[in-house]
Amino acid sequence: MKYHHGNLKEELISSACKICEASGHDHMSLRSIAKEASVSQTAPYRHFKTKECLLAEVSKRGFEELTERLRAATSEESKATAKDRFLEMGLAYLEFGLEKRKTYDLMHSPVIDKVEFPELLDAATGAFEELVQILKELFPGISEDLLGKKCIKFWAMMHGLVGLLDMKIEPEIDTNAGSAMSVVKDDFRSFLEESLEI
Amino acid sequence: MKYHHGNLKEELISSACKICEASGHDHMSLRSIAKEASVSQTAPYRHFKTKECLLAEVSKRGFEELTERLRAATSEESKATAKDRFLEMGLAYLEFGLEKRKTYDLMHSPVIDKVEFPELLDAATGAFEELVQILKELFPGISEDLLGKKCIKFWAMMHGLVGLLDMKIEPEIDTNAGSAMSVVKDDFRSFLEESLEI
DNA sequence: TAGTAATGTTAACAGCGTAAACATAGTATA
DNA sequence: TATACTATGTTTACGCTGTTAACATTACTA
Repeated sequence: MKYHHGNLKEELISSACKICEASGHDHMSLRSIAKEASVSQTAPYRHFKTKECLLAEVSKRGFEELTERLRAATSEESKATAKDRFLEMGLAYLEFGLEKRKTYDLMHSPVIDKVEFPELLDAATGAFEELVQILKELFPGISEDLLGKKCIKFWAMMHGLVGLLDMKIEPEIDTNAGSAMSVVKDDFRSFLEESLEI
Repeated sequence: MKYHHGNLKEELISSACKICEASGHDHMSLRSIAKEASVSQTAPYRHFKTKECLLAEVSKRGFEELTERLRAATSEESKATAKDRFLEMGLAYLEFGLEKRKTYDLMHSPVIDKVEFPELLDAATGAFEELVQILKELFPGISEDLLGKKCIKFWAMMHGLVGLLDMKIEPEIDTNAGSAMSVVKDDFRSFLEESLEI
């Protein structure tokens, strides 16, 4: 039984990521994480000034994974057209949001003030930058104004969709194909395509 | 000093609404609310089975206010065109989201499982229904399929915008008019108008 | 008027984030 | 190599939290 753990900080973070995604960040306690690492309940304080700092790290990793996924989706190696890669990116964003829903919630939760965590802000901006790049490619010579607008429209659309897609609020509409939400899910590609034209 | 308060439930709710909007729902404790009502710390349990039930009530009132605002914005008394009233509704949604940001967060927070609170679900669906109505008016004879899609696109756009508008994530783009986000704010009307055409 | 339901209080519990004081291990310097 | 210093761990303790159980008071109803 060695006194020093050796890799505690990293283990705490990855435990936190796991618990956060499994139960949501508000069901995550420092003490339970410490226990999982077989360490005293105050040991985390040698590596994180507050619980919020650990959560910020979890959030940062979320944005990093999102960035990676977006980058992979728009990778030029696929030799698809810019538009196709853009659509892939939309799909990747949505998939991340639905697959890692609880982490996604933390990433956009007001419990962490991004201004206080510059590295987190950078990670978040990095994800956004992936969108900027593909749109620049898709609309060569586009004005910065219009580019900015397109970015925000697309981002808002994706972010809004993730928020709605597993919510229970739905318009009371009968469609042949089921609920309005499932229509969007099934028809996601054309949905995205149309959003491009704004 | 009377033993029975007389109107405790109502006072607890309105206190909770105030605290929630002032400090965010995760900085709201049952004990502080009870103290504000000059009542013992367990008194709330005669009216709410758990804290979550009180929060659900706060959330429900949020949706009710949102519904009212949307209804007022699309009121036919204004004699404006359906399109103008639709645009007013978009503005009203955005205003609510930015003005009552912390309440808006609670309304969309996963801490309250809407499935467990049917009345909350109804309130939320009610707000959505306002959108359905104006879109039906705006696109008479529209198919239910398309209507559903338009609803979701608009809702996602608005919900996404609220989420982004006071976030610090922004594309690193220089525009004459400032950040991309402020461009959208200033140009909100045309932004909304374009979203209609999807 | 008696009995019961509704609504309040008090006391107690375990879990939480966090700070202070102390212990141990690794590292740099004399 | 001996010594100081720093990093990283533990123990203990504090006040706050949501919640339950047992009890007190008031209001309502037969």
